Amino acid sequence: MRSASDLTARARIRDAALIRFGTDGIAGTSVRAVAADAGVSPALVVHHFGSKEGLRQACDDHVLEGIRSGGEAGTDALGEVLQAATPVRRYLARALLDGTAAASTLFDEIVDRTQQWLATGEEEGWVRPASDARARAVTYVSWLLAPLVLGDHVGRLLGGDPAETATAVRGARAGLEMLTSGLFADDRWLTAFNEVGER
Amino acid sequence: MRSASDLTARARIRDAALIRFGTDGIAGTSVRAVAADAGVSPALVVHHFGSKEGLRQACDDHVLEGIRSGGEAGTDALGEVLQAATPVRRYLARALLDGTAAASTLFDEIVDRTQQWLATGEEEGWVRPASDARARAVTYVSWLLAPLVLGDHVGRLLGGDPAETATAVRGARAGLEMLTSGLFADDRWLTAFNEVGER
DNA sequence: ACCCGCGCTGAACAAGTGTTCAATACTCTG
DNA sequence: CAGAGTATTGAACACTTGTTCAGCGCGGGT
Repeated sequence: MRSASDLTARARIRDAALIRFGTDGIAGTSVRAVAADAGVSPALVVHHFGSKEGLRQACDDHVLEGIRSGGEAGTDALGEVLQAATPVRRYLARALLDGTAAASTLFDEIVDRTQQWLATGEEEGWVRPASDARARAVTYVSWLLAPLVLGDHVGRLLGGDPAETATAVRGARAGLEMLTSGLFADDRWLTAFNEVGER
Repeated sequence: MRSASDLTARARIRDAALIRFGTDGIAGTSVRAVAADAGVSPALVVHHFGSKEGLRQACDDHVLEGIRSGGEAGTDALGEVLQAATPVRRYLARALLDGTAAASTLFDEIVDRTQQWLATGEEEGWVRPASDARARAVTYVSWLLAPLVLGDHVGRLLGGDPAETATAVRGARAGLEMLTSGLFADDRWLTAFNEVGER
């Protein structure tokens, strides 16, 4: 068998599904549509993946495998996610919102890795201490994931081509600036928040 | 006519649709489902809204109107969004991802208001200067919108009840800390980024 | 009293959905 | 070359989808 070579119809179907799922959502995508995109009959996709749900699982596995393949523990796990190809990004955003089990797992993993990464940075002195390390890791991850999920809007406002590297760089730099220098010059908002939060 | 009173079947349908659209996505929601939730016949929803698309538009309008009703220009426009009821939040997240025209408009408005707000803050000295004010506003908005879109995952990792105020507060405080004190203690990442970005 | 208009419904329609199945084309093993 | 096994298909099935339409009950205006 040649299942390893990966230019088979099975792979074509999976890739087509990934794009359509990411663009139109899972519920909004018909098996016939991905079959047409892959240039095969609808019957073949269910022959290979058992069902539409099986196809979605295969997409999940493919994306997760691709992300997990690079990146050892301790590194910034988000770089790989953000550098993933655009169809994958779109699919991931959908999966995250739809609450796919695989997406949840991925999110948890990224948070764990990031928290670890921030902890070592804290020890080595290049990350500031946090009052709530867990909450900070979660928030940080959701921040870096935000342009991924809201990519269309960010791209639209920052430049012509959405999901273009140049515009993504603009946003990334702005974010890094906020994360290094801070956004607010004094802690008026922080203290105000803490005062309100006491209940 | 009593269309103003707003406990009519029309309003019930709209509210049911808002919840289902937010939970299952627009494509994943059938007219029959929202009709059943509202306790009416499927024919009535199309009688009131013309079509499923019309129903979605009505949801858009309702959400936007609710958000826009409070909040003058110059204030932090995001507070209202984040304090919106959970069904509305879920719906907004979906609409943002689906690229609804209304959602795009809302996003643009929020960015504009925020940029203005940050500019006055910069003049008054409580916001640090930015190298790219537009990019900063866009990134800032997408950051504050992130917990909204990824609410389920954030909630799951930060506490028992997702979308519970207590857990949301935890995340918000962590975010505020990063925005005031910064996350990174030196600019190693920023300079590294700038070096790479020169091409 | 009439009946017009409005909210509302049940039944139906055509189109599209995921999935099944028998049958064909293909490819490698013996 | 024969044959087993896989890839692939067209047609069909049962079902759900959004939408249409004739008709019901009922309140208020003339």
